Amino acid sequence: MAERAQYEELMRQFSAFSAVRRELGRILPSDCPSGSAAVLTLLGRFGAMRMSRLAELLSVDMSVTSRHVAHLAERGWLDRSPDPTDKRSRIVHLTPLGLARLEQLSESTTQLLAERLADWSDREVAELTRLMTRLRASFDDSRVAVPPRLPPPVLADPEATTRTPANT
Amino acid sequence: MAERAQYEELMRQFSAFSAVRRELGRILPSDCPSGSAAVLTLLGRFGAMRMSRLAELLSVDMSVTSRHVAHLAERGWLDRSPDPTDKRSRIVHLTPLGLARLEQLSESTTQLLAERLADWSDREVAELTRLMTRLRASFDDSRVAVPPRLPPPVLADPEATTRTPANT
DNA sequence: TATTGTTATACTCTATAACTATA
DNA sequence: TATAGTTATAGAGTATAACAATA
Repeated sequence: MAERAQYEELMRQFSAFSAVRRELGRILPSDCPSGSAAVLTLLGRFGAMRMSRLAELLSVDMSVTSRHVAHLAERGWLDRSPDPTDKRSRIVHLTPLGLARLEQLSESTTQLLAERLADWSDREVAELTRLMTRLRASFDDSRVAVPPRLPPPVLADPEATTRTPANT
Repeated sequence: MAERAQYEELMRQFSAFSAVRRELGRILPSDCPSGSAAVLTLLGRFGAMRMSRLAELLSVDMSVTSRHVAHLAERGWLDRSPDPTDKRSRIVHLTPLGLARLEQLSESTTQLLAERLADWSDREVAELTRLMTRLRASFDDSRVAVPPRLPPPVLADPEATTRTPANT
């Protein structure tokens, strides 16, 4: 358990981090802003999935996901095929074109990171990655009200969503 | 120097971090969104300063800073007094009301962080803070000094700002 | 009646550019 | 001519709510 001053300092760094995000976002092509890039990345890593699952992984409302996906679909980078098991659902998957786009993005962002972190040790990069992963998990867990010890496999519940509640 | 896969993983965590930011932003009162909170925090930490200095610390364009500051001034949380040494400039400083507001914000965000990071060790919190500070520095440095390849020596001047260039 | 996904609307943050008042 | 700050405009991301189709 840390002291208040430590949390305040951490908050300041959280706030300052947005400058880093903006800098990384500047190298993105105008037809593929950060929201779109995030979708491509998740599909590349986890493969085809339902809209609801995608929204969950993005931690945004499904309405937001829907917009991002529509944007990418218009450009031919992904397809939305009907889910045979549930006609309300759609399965989102990358097209070959989308995969190529993802490769390009990954290439350029990786290169920028490598430049900026040129004097970071391998271990430091790994440690920052680990701590940010843990940070995300800490926020996700408490959002679902899980006991503060046993970190259940994050995002394990396939039914959990972040969508807008239906009007009752 | 890390490998490409490590940078890709780090990028994913950068992307996921926005969910943490949004969660922290949700507890902010509607009359004091994150941009305003950042200004209050900087003034609380570094004291009164010029608009240009504030923009630099925020790493945003001065036009953005101007809007945030105007928002806060309307609510009586800060004042903009003329700079005696340069009549074009204005010195921004917290009012007692603004200081009180800052205390409230700090209190609530600190508490939320303490809850979410309840099972983090003191050392881990410090380490994450350190690495994020270093991250910001790595990006700031390369923006000013380090010539990665052959970028023109723009912004090398210590007075450099992030403002929109004047129309020539 | 509840859920999946889409769309309309609104709000915040940001950058660019034009403008003013000083330097 | 250049700089400090303001304002207008536009673009991106997000949430809420209302809606259609299906479960």
